[in-house]
Amino acid sequence: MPRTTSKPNAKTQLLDAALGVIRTKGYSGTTVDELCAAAGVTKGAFFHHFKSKDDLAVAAADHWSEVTSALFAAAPYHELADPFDRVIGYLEFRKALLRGGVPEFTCLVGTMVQETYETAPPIRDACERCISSHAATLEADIEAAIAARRLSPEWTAASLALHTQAVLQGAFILAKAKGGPEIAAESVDHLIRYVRLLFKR
Amino acid sequence: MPRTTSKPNAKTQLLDAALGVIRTKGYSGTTVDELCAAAGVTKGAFFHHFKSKDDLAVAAADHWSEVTSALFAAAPYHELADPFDRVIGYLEFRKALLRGGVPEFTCLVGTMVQETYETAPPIRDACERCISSHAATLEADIEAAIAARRLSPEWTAASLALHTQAVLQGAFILAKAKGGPEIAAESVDHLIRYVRLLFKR
DNA sequence: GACTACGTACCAACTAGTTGGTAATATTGA
DNA sequence: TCAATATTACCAACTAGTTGGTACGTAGTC
Repeated sequence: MPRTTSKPNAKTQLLDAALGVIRTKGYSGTTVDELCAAAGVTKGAFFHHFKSKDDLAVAAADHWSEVTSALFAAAPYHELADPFDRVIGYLEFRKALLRGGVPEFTCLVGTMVQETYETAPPIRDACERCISSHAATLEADIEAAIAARRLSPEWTAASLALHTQAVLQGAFILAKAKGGPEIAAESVDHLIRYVRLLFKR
Repeated sequence: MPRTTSKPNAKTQLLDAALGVIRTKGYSGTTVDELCAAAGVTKGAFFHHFKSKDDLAVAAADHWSEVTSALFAAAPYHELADPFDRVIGYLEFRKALLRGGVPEFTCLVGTMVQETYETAPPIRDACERCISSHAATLEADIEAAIAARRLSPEWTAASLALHTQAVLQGAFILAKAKGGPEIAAESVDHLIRYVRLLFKR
């Protein structure tokens, strides 16, 4: 039987705590002591499970990948028959997630990669994997939508999928600067409008 | 006579150094000692001109505003007669700036606001001002383009101007994750395509 | 009785910020 | 005009607190 995702041991407590603390204070701005306090464990436990702070960051990115992919896998838009509807459904779902405080809807790996892309390649690569693998799930539906509508676009499904991630990441930055999700939702609206225009007729 | 922007004093040396160092290592990841070393001054000079590290961050955001607004004010797209052409010219100009190493074309305030939006309101506000004032310059051309083409769009010039900033900020994150400007350029291409579609006919 | 999973106590290095001083530059006053 | 004075700009050394990381002890378990 799988030994994961059960009994709240120190490791998963730390990983779950990291998602919230790092999204709130950034990676460099988060201390190991803060993570331990938020997780309710001691520093001995931290360095028993992770050999360094950077090691936890990589594990947190992977954990984020699992948490978010489970969230999206369970979302209702997958049940739509038309692949184009699934693409729009995905974007509407992303828009619906823009609720609550800013740290609650922003992206862990987008935050981390900003600070670590030059100084910590393993963290950068973990963030890149997370973003790209998530985009790949959308790319499949875009590809299917192109085929279903018999389009021959000058753009690729891969680039459009990554573009959606760029818009979302940028929307998070605006939300952080302006203190709320409203501006982010407007950017997602523009993105939805763009995708509809691309597939029009 | 103006005493600014001449003779390389410690203050401007520090502000110029901050643009590069913070974009490379993030704000929290940048130490005061590193800034001093990059600027070629001592810590005494630092705290003579800035009362804290956060104070420098605010000044750096304002400095960034001045540097970038001068860059865009001097760009050739302003000479185009048609406001729509100026909007496209702006986006093409942004795309052309995507050259060199990642720290060279990414945005200081986008990087800083990610880390400080919850912990340092003065820095967040300085970043917000920088982004919004830059977007406002584009908003004027968008508004004029709407009027010139007699459109009655369901979107506003302000939201489209901010959306362009979201796309660019998100494109920078992808560039950081993937280690180069190519993916960012593709996102700007999608944005240009979107704007053309909005103004079509 | 070995091994995993922690907790407690601790440290060396680093961090932002201070202190007390000096050189250069303005400002003043006769 | 020029010395006296004040102010600004800057430097080197220091400090109090923080940081990531370690050493070692212990409770439970197979």
